[in-house]
Amino acid sequence: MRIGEAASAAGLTAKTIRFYEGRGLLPTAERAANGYRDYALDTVSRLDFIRRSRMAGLTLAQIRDILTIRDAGGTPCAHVRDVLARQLTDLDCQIAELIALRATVARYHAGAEAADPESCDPERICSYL
Amino acid sequence: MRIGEAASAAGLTAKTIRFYEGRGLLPTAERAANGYRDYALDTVSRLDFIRRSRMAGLTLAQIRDILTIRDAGGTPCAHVRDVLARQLTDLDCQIAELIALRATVARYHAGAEAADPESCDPERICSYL
DNA sequence: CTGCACCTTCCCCTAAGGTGGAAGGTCAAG
DNA sequence: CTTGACCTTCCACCTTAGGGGAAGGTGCAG
Repeated sequence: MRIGEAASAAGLTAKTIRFYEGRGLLPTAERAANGYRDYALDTVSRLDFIRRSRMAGLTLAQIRDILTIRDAGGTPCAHVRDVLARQLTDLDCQIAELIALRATVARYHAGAEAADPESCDPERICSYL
Repeated sequence: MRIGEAASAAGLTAKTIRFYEGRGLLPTAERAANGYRDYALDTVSRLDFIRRSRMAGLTLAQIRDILTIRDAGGTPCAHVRDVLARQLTDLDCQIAELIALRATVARYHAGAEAADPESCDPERICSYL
């Protein structure tokens, strides 16, 4: 199948597939006589795997590492477990940071709601920040 | 004061101050006879304001807008209130997305923890994703 | 023959907030 | 006179995941 078919089968664009190839997520594609990339059917499931992994928030580099293990004949299970565990702690960290930031902003906002615009100190740029 | 002094007084680098000037967060600096930027004392409090606003998650463009209102002689209070309100809803949105993502990853991870590496399906790249 | 849809490579662009380095000017101390 | 610490401008680069579009090749239908 040609790149456009593979792309629409996987819900991506041809551009994205070439980009993934450049990033090492897809092996160098076979070429037809005219130079067009020629993909086997299982490329679509590989692209699906990439799409699912992206939705889990994995970076292309993390996905590439998993695929590399698979391509080398290994079972990436243990590695995937580690990646997912790290992803969980990363997410917890990001969520905690955002919640702390939200609290700060909420405090500023409450101050801004309560204050009288007339009492604005001309010496400060804005008393609420 | 020269740019290096202003930078260390505000806890920034000289590079960053020039960058802020380029982005319109600082007025075009006065120049000494030798061409060096020459800052008044209140520049430090302006830089402090920028730093505080950055810590509240405001973008440089948002901060620039607030400063522009102030520089035009206005009181940015009302605008700041709007910006903070929008920032709050943005943060809530981001937090909700991250929590949903975390749930997805947690599900995958639980599956990966429970599974037997030997039962790995060689046809799939990884059954956990 | 001409269109049209598809493919190829190549390079530039995006958002955000800076950082790094090159080439050169300025000034005080030793 | 030289060294070193400043300063100047300008240009390039970093992160991530692609998108836009040029210039040109391929293949089928009308």
